[in-house]
Amino acid sequence: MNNKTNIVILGPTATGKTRLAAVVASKTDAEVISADSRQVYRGMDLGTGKDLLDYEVNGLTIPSHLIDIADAGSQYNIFDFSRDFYRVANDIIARGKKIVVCGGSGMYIEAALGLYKLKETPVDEKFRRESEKMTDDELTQILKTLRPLHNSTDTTDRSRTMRAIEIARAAKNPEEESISHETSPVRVDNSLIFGVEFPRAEIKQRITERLEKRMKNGMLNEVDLLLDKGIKPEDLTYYGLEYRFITLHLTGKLSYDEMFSLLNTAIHQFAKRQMTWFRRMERKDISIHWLNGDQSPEENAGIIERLFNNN
RNA sequence: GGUAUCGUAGCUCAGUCGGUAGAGCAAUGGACUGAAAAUCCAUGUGUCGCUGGUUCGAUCCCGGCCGAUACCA
Repeated sequence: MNNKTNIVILGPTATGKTRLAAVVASKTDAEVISADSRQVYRGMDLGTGKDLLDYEVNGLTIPSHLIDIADAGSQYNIFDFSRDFYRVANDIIARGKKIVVCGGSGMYIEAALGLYKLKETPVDEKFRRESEKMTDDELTQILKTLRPLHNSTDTTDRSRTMRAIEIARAAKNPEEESISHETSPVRVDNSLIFGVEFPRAEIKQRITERLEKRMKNGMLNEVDLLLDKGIKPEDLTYYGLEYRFITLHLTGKLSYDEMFSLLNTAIHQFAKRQMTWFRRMERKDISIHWLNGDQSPEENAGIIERLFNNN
């Protein structure tokens, strides 16, 4: 009885996850931890879909975590997220509250569930010095001996290749402690996992409508502000679809209409990749209770609350 | 109204000196452990505008019709 003490809400973009999570949290005496790789950045609000008003339920603001915790321009990653997530989750538990994890970054959700072993890996100065005279090819060969290459981002950027080597070497060293599922307060076995579902065509329509709304609400302006702050256009393209395409428009590489339609398509494709990830989780025997997105957040929150209290 | 060009995949277009067709994009499925809204892999798709004719055989050649565009009136 009551062996599930945490709730996870996932789903593709534009399905109303945030509002649902907030309503669920208000009914279960919980706080929300965001598992969103983009909403961690300050100053990136419209483009990452930070709907802060969604956290207000019945006049109260539901506490939310891991939003606005990094500077735009800095680089946050899966290790940072694991570390921060465990800290915040343990803190919430210590205060006697429940946890609602909410997000669309499949990899971050799996990290939150403690499915990865990620180890604190300092920069290896000695290796950095030695590698100065190595060619890119030699570095790639070293990485290959340590682990299979995931994709071209491993090797197209020399500094990333070096970092990947350091991490792969550290991972092979069993002595050092790692952040792993042993230390994760939120796990598959103690969580109820829900997904918000819409037919694909409906998700696309929602994405397009939301994009129109965001453009009207000043998203060009938001990107302009970031550029004004001195973030380089080529860096800004790494911070998500909106930033990538709008920067291309603001720097004159795309007309407004081209930008809109390319961006719209890119978000559609992103939603598809998110669904692929969630199906993969299910294939790995992680059970996801799918909720009909057409139902109101209150209705779906009721379903979640009932399952949560009766498990 | 006349002349010219065009009409091929969801879109933009290529092509077949006559033997029923192919690229890019889109779409769909998949992979994924330190940039993950990243990155990468795989897979279709068609009354070749309609209708007659020539031909063993027409998407391709010829006629007519319809539609689009440009120019001329």
